[in-house]
Amino acid sequence: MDRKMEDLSLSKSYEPCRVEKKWYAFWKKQGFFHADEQKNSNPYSMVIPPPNVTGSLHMGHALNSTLQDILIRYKRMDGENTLWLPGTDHAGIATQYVVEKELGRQKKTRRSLGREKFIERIWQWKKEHGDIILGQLKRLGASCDWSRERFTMDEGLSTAVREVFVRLYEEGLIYRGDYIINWCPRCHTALSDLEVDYKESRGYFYYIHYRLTKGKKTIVVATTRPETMLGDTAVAVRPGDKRYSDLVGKEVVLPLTDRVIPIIADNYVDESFGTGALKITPAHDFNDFEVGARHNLPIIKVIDESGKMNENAGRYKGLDRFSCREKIVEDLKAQKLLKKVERYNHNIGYCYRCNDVIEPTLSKQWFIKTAPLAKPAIDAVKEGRTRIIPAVWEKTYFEWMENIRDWCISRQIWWGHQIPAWYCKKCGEITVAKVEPKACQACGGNELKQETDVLDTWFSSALWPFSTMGWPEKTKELETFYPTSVLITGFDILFFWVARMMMMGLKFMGDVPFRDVYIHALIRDAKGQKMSKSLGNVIDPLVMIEKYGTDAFRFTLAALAGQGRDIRLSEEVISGYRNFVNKIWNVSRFVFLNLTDYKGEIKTIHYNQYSLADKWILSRANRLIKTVRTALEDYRFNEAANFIYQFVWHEFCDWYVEFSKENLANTESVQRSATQQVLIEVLDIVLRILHPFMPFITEEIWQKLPGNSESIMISSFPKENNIFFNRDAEEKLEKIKEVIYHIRNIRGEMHIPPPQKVEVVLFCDNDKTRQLLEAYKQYLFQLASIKNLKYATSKTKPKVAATAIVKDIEIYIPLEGVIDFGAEEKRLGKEIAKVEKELSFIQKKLSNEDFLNKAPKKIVEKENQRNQALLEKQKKLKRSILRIKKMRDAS
RNA sequence: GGGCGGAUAGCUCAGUUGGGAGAGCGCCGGCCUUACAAGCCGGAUGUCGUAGGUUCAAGCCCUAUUCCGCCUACCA
Repeated sequence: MDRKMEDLSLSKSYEPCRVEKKWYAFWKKQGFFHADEQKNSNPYSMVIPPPNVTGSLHMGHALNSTLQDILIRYKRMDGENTLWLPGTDHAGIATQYVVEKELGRQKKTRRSLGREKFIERIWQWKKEHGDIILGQLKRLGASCDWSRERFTMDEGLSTAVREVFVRLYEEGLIYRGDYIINWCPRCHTALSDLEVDYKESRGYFYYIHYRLTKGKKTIVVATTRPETMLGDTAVAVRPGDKRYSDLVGKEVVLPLTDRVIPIIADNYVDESFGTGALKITPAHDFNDFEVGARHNLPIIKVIDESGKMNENAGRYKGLDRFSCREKIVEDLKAQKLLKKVERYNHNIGYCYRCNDVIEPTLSKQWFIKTAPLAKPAIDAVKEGRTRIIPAVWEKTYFEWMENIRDWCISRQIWWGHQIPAWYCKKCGEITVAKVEPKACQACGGNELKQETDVLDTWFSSALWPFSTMGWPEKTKELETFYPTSVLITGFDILFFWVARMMMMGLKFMGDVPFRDVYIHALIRDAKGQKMSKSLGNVIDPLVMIEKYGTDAFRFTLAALAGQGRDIRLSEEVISGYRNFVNKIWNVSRFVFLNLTDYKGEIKTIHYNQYSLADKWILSRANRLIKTVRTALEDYRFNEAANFIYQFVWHEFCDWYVEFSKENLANTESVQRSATQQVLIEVLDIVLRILHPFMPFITEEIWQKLPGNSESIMISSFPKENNIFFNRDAEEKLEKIKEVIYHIRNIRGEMHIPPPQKVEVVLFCDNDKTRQLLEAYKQYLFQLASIKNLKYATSKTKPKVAATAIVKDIEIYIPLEGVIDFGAEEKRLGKEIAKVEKELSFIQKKLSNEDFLNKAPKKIVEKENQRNQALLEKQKKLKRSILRIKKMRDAS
């Protein structure tokens, strides 16, 4: 490829913003995000957990999407046929709430607008604001196939919803009935069990006398909610409770009313709790409802849809449930029926959306019978057809699935999929159908009215993995991309969503919706608190992107995304990884600065002509490739990121680049050409392996790297090449590094400033090692800042010198006149202490008969060798320190 | 009430079949060495929550226990 010279340089600093916009637009224009359902190669697919259409990007989305993008970019580069399908969720209650609030500002209500107009209004709102979050995902670099963007209220998805509803209804898996459900008096809708948050709350325990119809005796019941007594239809005690056994079957007069209710016996009652006598309000308590059903008790609803007392509450009618409580307590007091009041803390359910206190209420609702659907979903995970990663979550999944309760799917709001059921005005029968029926199924009457309730939002999200691909049509997309390869999500929606997708996928596609489910952590603030607007500790991903660049931000998330632990995020960490981005930019600048004479004909250089450093870094790079691939396959994002970080910074930059300077110095030499070649090669590997994590900067640099074509995004992910693994080169170079390190260590401890070059004398009676040192002495000169290198014989070792031992090499830095004997003595003393501590540890082992007999030979051998080496080192160090002491005494 | 997870350097955490305690940040000292001061070189720091047990050998396995967090249930 023909490139101009000026292309081979990078500006002094990296400008994330400009670069990010440029490349995202480029990728989109080139169609790199597009998935091809006709392709035959290995499919790899994911559906995005659809964010609420009202939402804006928070840290949870950012983490979730970053991890997905890392996988999809990795797999795309690795040659798989990738699909990442994006979209949004209509979020019934949340969206309706937002639009109602907007209406409120114009002094309108949804009722004044009417259902049809109101829904139009929401669609309008969706058109204007609905893709904010998708735009934010683009800023994050998400490589979704935007041509397949879906919305849960789209026509196609709505068709799927109706299809599923009708089929489940016909199979008897959907039913309608009067049951007690969680009711939110503020949102005016039923909620599923999962949509209720229980929080410990302060309250009181009221002890109330219920007078028997005959005689003067009373039975005392204890309750936290006296206002519900107006709906009591019995008092229950434990069967066999001696205190009350003669009362069972008798009747009491319900205080403040003239109703007479029976005393019954039921096992549900705990005789040790409260007074052992329990008031039963079947219309406003889940357990009471069941007790009532067992005893055929009447059900009296006393609280209405807004949380106010209704006509059954007699003179309390119209009071809010909480004011009613106060009033009732007052009235009971007045009648001396209140025995006592105790402080009592207990859990109260709150609406997850508006935080109002949930009112359990008897109501006519639609339900899904979940048990028959849950069974196959449990089996699929047990049999490993879907893996949950990390596996600890499997247990949670089973726990919930095995105790699953029927799912209340009807909601009394307007925004959502209206339930496809029609009531006949004539006979009252229900007709359920995919399209609006002309006549009643039962009587043929033609006056039909559609159910006004809509479906729970999660009903449509449960179908997401296949409804988005065109189901119920038999599409090519489904054939190619279903089941999806993996679902990436947080554990907070394991039940809400994952479990329900499993049930629906198995039921309607006959196969699991995803092979793997990867559950990632929750992001918290630096103190470990959940991020929330009210705490004011929210870190806005977009602000971070603005400030530090998308790549730094993404890399941070990946580096922190360990399995099974929450992530504590602080701006400090992000800025730390921004430095890493900067490092990559600068090392690339270094490479480009040294390619001005690079002509691209270097391919002819044979591996044997590479220097030790070249062979070393290529071997290390190939090891990196292997570990990163394994880590990514296992969803160990943090390991992958940290391995890359370690390699790039501490092997490539700290060492190889420094070695390379020496080889580059010989213009027109083979070494220079070879080094250029290796710099390009390794930088190319680094960029490609980093691309899934840092899509933008890698593209920016890669585009300028000689020999590269269209885009890094569609280049190949590095594969390890066995011919580059070279253990011998790695060991040799490690030795050189160690010698340099020890010289630097002495310099540092002796406070010799870098510009001051020192003389070094080496003693080594191993010929091979000496040859190695001689061959690479230039590295010592350069990296250890020395001016002169000599080899000593056992007789000519310098006497006044700082000493270090590296395996079979003794290093001396003669510092006559400069040396600080005290400092050197201290340094050697420290070194000896370290060696001796290790020695005592090893020798304890080696003197243990059991160890010698029972431990594997390999381990014993290894310990023996270590022991020998340490003894040798100890001997040499001791000799040195003795010499130093002598010198000090003499001086 | 039931279940799960965590406790490792000053801080945040890694540590994958049990066999020489690690990283990043922070801290201390020295350096503007022509890719990078958002940098370079060197240094210090740990009874791996506590108590037992298994084993030749335990941060890792078992038992008990304390503290912290989460999920789930909803005894009125």
